[in-house]
Amino acid sequence: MNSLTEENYLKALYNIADEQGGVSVNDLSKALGIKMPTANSMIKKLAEKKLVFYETYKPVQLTEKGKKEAALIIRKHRLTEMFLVEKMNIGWDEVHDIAEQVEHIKSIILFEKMDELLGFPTIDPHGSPIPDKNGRVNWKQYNKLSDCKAGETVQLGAVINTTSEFLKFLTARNLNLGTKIKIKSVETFDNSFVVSYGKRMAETLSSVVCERLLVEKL
Amino acid sequence: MNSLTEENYLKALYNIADEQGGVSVNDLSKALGIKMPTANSMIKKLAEKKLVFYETYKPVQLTEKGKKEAALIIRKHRLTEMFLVEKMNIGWDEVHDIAEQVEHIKSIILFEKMDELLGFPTIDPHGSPIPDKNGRVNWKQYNKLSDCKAGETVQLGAVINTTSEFLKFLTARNLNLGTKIKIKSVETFDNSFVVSYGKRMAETLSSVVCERLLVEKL
DNA sequence: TAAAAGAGTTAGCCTTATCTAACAAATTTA
DNA sequence: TAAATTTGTTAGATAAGGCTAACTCTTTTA
Repeated sequence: MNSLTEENYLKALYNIADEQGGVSVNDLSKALGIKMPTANSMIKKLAEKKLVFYETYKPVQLTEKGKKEAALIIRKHRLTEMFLVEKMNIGWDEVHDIAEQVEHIKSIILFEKMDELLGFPTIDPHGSPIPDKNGRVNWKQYNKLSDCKAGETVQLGAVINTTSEFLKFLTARNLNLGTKIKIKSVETFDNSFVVSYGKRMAETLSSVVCERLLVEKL
Repeated sequence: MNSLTEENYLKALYNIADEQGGVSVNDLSKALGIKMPTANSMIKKLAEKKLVFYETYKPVQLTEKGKKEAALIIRKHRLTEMFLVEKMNIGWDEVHDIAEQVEHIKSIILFEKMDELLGFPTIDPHGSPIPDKNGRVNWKQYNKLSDCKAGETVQLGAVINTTSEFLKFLTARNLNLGTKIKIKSVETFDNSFVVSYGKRMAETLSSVVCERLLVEKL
């Protein structure tokens, strides 16, 4: 059994891995808000437990075992977020911090019931995929809005940065998952997008915002 | 802010206090499954934080502050149990271990939503009272079934021992909160009760069981 | 390509919450 | 009431997870 701390390391390693699945000690320590030596010693511990593969001075990589355990924690996190939004009417900008705590609860039945009551959802309230019971994920291939062109019509599928501030920003502008967005123009000097959706005819979204919106082309 | 460990000490002190509100170090350590010196040193820490009143060689007593904090943790525990039973269809014999973990979650909104969705309940699935937001409890005065006499008709209001085994025992015999029980006779040699309720005409309950059933005389 | 900057490591210390061993006080019992 | 038992305390050790200081390795940059 892994400790709460170990679970948080696994989750961070899973979430911030690059394409090769590697994470630098520096990035890991920043993500967890701890100092590098602390991360370094925990990595060694995880390596002994065969949860990560590690050679000094090289990026850390989760093993298959580590990946699965991380995915199952993320499964609990995302099921919880969905449950809080759908069944308890808590705002999508408020559920993250609660799920961060609930994800560590040891109980098979609790999460099975959530899954069942939600009708076996495949995405969470932010559009992120919920790993299955074996820790497998199938991630729909989205494009960043920032990579789309003027004239295209797209549908918001997921958001990347799920901080409360960003979600409140979207909510305030009526931008929800599923919203169909028409790209009216792209300002070349700052890459901001002018879009229309719903009743809004000309809303400007900065490039920072567009990089965090994942869309499907229609 | 108290640590998870401190919260468990407060809860135990609240739950096992005698009529004078005192708890021996020995009983506390047994209740928490730790050794006496460990309990002893934590008591000193709690005393420094003004959560308990403590003089060496005397029973530990929660201060008003300690009592309130304990009651608020118990409030979260009992709201959770009720939510799991009522809204998630989890059995009353399975909710304790989950609530034991959920009670430590830091979130005002989560427990407010539970309270609201449940319609502001005053008792948990085992009949124990749910303290209010200020930590105040009003405990209906029940009698133990074992203190009742033959011929009386009573209604099951709460159960004392909430271990999963005991609850399964009751469920298997169709004994639920609210069940009206008629006491047919009491065997003097072992204080077992012969009772009838529902469709059951002559069920024998041992004195151990009767001491754990809290009833209201009708 | 050598120096500077950044990333990673090692050593040693701290705090929390636990333990055992040994001793002291209080209570029970003969 | 004196001895035995139980309860409570003190001292010192340990493991987990964190830190700082100092050093080393790698990468970037002038």
